[in-house]
Amino acid sequence: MNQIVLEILEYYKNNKREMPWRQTTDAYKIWLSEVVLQQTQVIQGTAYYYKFIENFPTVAHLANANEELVLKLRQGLGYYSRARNLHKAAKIIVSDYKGIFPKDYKLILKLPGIGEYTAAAICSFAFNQAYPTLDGNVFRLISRLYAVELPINEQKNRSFFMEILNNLILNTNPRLFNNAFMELGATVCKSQNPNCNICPVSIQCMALKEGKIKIIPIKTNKIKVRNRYLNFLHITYGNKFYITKRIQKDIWQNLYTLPLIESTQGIDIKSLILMLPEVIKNKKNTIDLKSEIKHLLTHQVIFAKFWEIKLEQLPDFESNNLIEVDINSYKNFAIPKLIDKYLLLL
DNA sequence: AATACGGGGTT
DNA sequence: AACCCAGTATT
Repeated sequence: MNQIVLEILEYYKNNKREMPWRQTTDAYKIWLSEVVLQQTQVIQGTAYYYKFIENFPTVAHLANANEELVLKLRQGLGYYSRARNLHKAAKIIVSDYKGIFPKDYKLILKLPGIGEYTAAAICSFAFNQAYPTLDGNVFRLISRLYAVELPINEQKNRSFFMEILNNLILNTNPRLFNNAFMELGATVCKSQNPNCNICPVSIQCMALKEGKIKIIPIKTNKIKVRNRYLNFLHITYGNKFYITKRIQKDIWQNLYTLPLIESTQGIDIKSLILMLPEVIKNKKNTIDLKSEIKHLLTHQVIFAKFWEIKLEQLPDFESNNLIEVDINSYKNFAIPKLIDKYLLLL
């Protein structure tokens, strides 16, 4: 076995963090943990992992659940399509595999929401198969160890890293190997301020030797961020207010929000009144700007204004797909963090 | 190949 | 403000 691998495995044995999903080889639970942890730090995902295994102890429980509940349990974590894909995959596992998680990499990879990383994670952690988990941590670790200056975000370079890993993982315990490599990347070979002084393979690290720790890994793409101006209508009638399900292909698909008017810039109350639907353009209604919240997403900066509209009489909302709720009942619906922030102010 | 998809954390 | 996180699906 490669000396680098030996050192990393040894370091892991002595320094690993305890994590709940490391206590099990149940493919279903491994899968839940991986879906929760995609693009998410362990500290942020852990509570959601517990929520999912408690509400859905088996894949059949998940398959039989209402999608609304699956989304609700993911509320606040983001990437809500992952909850929908998780639910879809559970149904497939029950219908096509009799509720028994498939063991074959290619079959696992076909399931919605499972890509190359997650399929490898399930194969190795649950079944101890030799599929390297090439996540952000491992990309960074390998590129530094071997001073690889290929952009890690370009698909065509993936095979270069996989070839290295497929050789390193030979004759090791795959479960241990993947845990050890990801752990070292997450805790020592960090993106910023890596802890090279305590790194078990700093002597072998080419990037360190060549003074390239700060420039490796290389990433080429710059993400584009756009501004959006969202006007949320907090329409009240007595102690009731109204929410609506977002069905369009956009952020927060299938979650519930206050009814919303998007504008091309931030607008004042006069402009808002002009944009209001006829049913609430009653002069007896009072309208006030209650809150402004700037909400940051990866690709969007949302400038949200929350307008309270107090209705004097109950209009006919039948055709507007509005759902009447109160300060308690809205909590049964999955709502985005931004809306939750506002409603918690009430 | 490039972009969208949430939200939180660090520097 | 820039970058990253146990990435995947869509365009």
